[in-house]
Amino acid sequence: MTTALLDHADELFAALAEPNRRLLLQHLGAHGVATATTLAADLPVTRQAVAQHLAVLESVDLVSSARAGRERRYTVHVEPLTAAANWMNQVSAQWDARLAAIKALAESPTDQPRVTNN
Amino acid sequence: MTTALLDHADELFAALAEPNRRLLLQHLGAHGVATATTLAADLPVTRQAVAQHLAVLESVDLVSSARAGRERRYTVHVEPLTAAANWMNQVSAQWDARLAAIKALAESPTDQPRVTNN
DNA sequence: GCGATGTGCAAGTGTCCACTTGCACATTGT
DNA sequence: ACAATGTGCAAGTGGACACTTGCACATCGC
Repeated sequence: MTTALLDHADELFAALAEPNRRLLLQHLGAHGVATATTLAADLPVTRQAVAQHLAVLESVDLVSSARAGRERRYTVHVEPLTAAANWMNQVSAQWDARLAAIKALAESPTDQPRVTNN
Repeated sequence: MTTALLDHADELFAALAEPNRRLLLQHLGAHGVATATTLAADLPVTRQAVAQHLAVLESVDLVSSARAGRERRYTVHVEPLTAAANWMNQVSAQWDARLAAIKALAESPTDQPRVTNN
């Protein structure tokens, strides 16, 4: 249970790596619900590009969509974001524990001085 | 001050998108300090690939390096991770606020029913 | 029905990225 | 000095990605 906090971490972070996709997430978070055409008005790219970005975001469950008449409405999901945040906290915790161990050894130098290997 | 929590968000998330790079971060978090050659032993790629990955991680301040004799030792930095987590929390908060607003309007339907636009 | 608007599918293009291979340079120990 | 080990630079290759363009289909209002 150490590594598998995120099952699709690759695609999730790759999805977040795109600036336009992060913009889409922010716009969706602010508007609540929006369509591809509406969102494309606020971005310097084609509606098709926005649609493809939204498809990527949906493939990693960052958004979900539903048709309403002739338009498709998108919505944000926050669970993947919290999962990613959890992974980061895990790495940070590991590193903090290492730092604490090094500090503890430095203050009581009666033990082994080597910490770099295990 | 809404968007600029992360100055190099693109490169940061792109760096985290690579599975081998996340593995390197975890190994570094667990070992505390390690060299490219040592880390390459635990990964199915060349030492050069690991070195390039470490260079990417260092370019976004996820790790830092220092020469010690003929070897170069790498260390994790956690600040970028917390910055990224902050960005995620911001988007989540936006979305939660929208949800709360929708709920509030649904429970007191005397006001305007439209929430999607602003 | 008919035009307008919104969407979906598909192919094409330029660019970036992960990884490898090959070699030269620096440092350590005998 | 010499061999071993660790590092750094550079070029090449296959594949993925962002974005566009073009067109066909569905839905709304008249």
